Amino acid sequence: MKKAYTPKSIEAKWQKEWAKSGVYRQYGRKKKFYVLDMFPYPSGAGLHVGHPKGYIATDVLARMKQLQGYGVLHPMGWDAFGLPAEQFALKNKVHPEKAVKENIATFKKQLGKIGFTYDWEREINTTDPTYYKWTQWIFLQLWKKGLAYESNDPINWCPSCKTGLANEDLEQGKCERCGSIVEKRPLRQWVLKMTQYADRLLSDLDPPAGGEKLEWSESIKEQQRNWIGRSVGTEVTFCVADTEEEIHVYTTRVDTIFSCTYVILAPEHPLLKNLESRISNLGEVKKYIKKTISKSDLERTELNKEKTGVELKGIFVINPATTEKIPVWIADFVLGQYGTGAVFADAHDKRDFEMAKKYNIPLKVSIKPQNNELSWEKIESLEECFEADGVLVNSGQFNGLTSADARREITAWLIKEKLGKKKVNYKMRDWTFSRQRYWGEPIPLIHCEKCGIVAVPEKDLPVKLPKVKSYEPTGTGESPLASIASWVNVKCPKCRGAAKRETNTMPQWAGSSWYYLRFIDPKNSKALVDKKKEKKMMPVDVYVGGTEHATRHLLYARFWHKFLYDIKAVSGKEPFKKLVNQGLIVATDGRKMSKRWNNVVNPDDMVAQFGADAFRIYEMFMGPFTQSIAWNTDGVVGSKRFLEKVWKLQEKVSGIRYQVSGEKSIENLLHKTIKKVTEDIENFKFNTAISALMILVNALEKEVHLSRITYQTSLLLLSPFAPHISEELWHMMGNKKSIFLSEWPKWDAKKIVEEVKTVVVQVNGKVRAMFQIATGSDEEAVKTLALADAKVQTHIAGKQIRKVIYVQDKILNLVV
RNA sequence: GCCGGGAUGGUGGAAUGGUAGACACACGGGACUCAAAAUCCCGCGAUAGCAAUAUCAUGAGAGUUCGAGUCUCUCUCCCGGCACCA
Repeated sequence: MKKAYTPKSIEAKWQKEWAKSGVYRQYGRKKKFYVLDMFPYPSGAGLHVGHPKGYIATDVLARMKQLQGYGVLHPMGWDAFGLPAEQFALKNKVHPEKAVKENIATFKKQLGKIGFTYDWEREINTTDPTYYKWTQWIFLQLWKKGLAYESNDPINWCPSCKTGLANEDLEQGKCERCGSIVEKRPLRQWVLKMTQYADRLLSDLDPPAGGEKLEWSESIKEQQRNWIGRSVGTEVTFCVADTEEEIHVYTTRVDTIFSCTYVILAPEHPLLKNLESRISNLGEVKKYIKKTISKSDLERTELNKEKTGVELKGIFVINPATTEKIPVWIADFVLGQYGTGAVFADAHDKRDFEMAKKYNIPLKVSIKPQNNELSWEKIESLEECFEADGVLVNSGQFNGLTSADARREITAWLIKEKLGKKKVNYKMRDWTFSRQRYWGEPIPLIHCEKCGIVAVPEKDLPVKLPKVKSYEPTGTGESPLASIASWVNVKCPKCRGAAKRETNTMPQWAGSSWYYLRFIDPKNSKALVDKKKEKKMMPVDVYVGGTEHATRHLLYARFWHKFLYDIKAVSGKEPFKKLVNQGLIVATDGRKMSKRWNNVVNPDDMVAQFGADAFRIYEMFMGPFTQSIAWNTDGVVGSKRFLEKVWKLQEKVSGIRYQVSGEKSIENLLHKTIKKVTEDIENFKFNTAISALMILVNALEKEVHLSRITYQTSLLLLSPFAPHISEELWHMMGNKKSIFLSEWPKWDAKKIVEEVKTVVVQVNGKVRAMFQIATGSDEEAVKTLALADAKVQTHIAGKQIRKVIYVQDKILNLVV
């Protein structure tokens, strides 16, 4: 009696059985392997077929590693704080806590159908007070070390989300979440001193020889490098004529200093206040400042915008190189937050050049091109702006030096004259950490009139998020928590006097900046993580997720991890050893899957129609893992057919070790497949691993009988991809224990060697014949064979063989 | 503008400098069937040819090489990131 392949019943049965037996919890094993997915934010929309792609990949890897004898940690949890959860709740008129609970249930149900190895006993949720207790604890440690500070500087404010945002939360001047243009708004806020870690965040991407290399894609590393934006330059002092004041200017092009004819300050430069009394056109200047400061960064940095500025009449500074008195301007293209908020302007910078032309500010040149690619006449006559490195002219004692040499020499000279110093600058800013919204971790600080800012004692953590009637954002710069008097008013932990709680909450990224540690020790209420467990499991061996987190989550998590390393809470400097970024699955129409476009494919439907195993195989077979590919439901039938074939093969299994007629070739193919599949899974080349399995199965299908070992080995190779059918067939073969407690097959190098190889004969690089030859045949033997071939003869007839190239077991090329 | 990635049949894609198109989808033909589905077999880059076969063909153009999808240079287009950062 033949039993049909019925994925539905088989999958349900094994999912239940695996959960019951806890087959994945092999943490006692000596070798560990920690494979992690970027945990999802449980949105109301549920999963679409794009989400599981990464989860399936880690699952395949986790299953193979378990079979290879590792104790595998492969957990899952929920990143459930933050704006989207709150907005979903507001829109649907439910409390975020309830919405999150429901959404998690939906997600979990959907994931459950796909058959993952997740250890649900380690499930975590960033909104659980037992979890965010430790998020708050980390914040307190940062605060105690002076790495969290209160600031009143203008910050990015999203008028639609009604909250402050970090620089990382912007996308070309717009809110990453809702697309609104972000305003500048002065607001009291908490900021984390991420810039203090800038250098280490940069250098640990590529540690010097000996350091553990981060196996991340070059593109993600490059994005982080660009974001950190380290530059090495010189800070030059310009004395303000007739005063004690100094203007410090940062430049990477100190070689152009002799051509500096004016200095430009950012409109928010602090020195302006001190100089006010000396500015003769103060009204005009104030008007300009007012106009630019209210502008959003987007407007201010708009591309190709004409440069504007105002001269500070009556103010002059001394160019330290030329000792000339030069004018000072303010202009909105000079950014207050970068460098010193002041630049020296010269003819070798396009922006300065344009501005000078517009306002008739004098210019002069001091750099000459080294080769003649540009006309020196045009540069010298100020017709063209020359920005590149060259040779110095009109630069006194430094004439004749190359730009690179001059930067070194001039900086040395400025240092000697006490008019400058070497300076390293970063584009990255400190992390604006407070949000004026409800759905986040409360910042565990208390404001006391007498004692100032006081930390909530650790024993009182967590500071629980109170229930509140209205959690709508206020838009006043205060979070909705501020309106709950009973929560806000507390006693100062120090003096027991009246005090108020901090009402800002933490950003969405807080909880995800350390969650990988919690999975190691999810129930710990005494410490962030048990040190022994941490040392054993960290770092995460393989971390899989989308590229959109390159400069947000991945930067924040590295920053927190380094801090935790510094306070000796963790044992390593980097949290994620290997990072793999999956490509997006887009809809058939090429767009992102979204309710908005009505092009969402639900994995539940795919599982119902084809089974979880076929769905898993298809997602891995679609194309290269890191590449973005369009979904095509038609393609899933191929995976289903493949599994049907595997199912039918059981009828061919006999007790013979290797089937007689094809003994050698089947054994050879099997071992080649073991090698290919093992290596491909390790390298995330799942599509070619499955292709290899298909080739194997197609070959096995042609056999009359199959040995048990051949079939069982094939099932093992298939099991990471299609766990349910593999487990079912494994048991049908009479095995009592789970296939996942078995052992991953090893290939025998001797059995991969083929006795016969195909050698291609080319004449002048074109294929003319092919022979089967014994492996290792020498050139003479192959040449003799080739020359005897009729086809080859017609192509060399009447010509002389000038050269013969022979590649062992591969190719013979006759050049005539 | 800068940085990174890419372009191969009708489609998704494969290919340590060595037979381009593996594996699959779609399509066409056939077998089975009263019929259909499922399944199985055959074909499937283009052009010429009954065929054997020949020529062309990996975005465009050049180069290196006995031999290039793969290496080098120039260009076009697509995707992603950064961008008045001094």
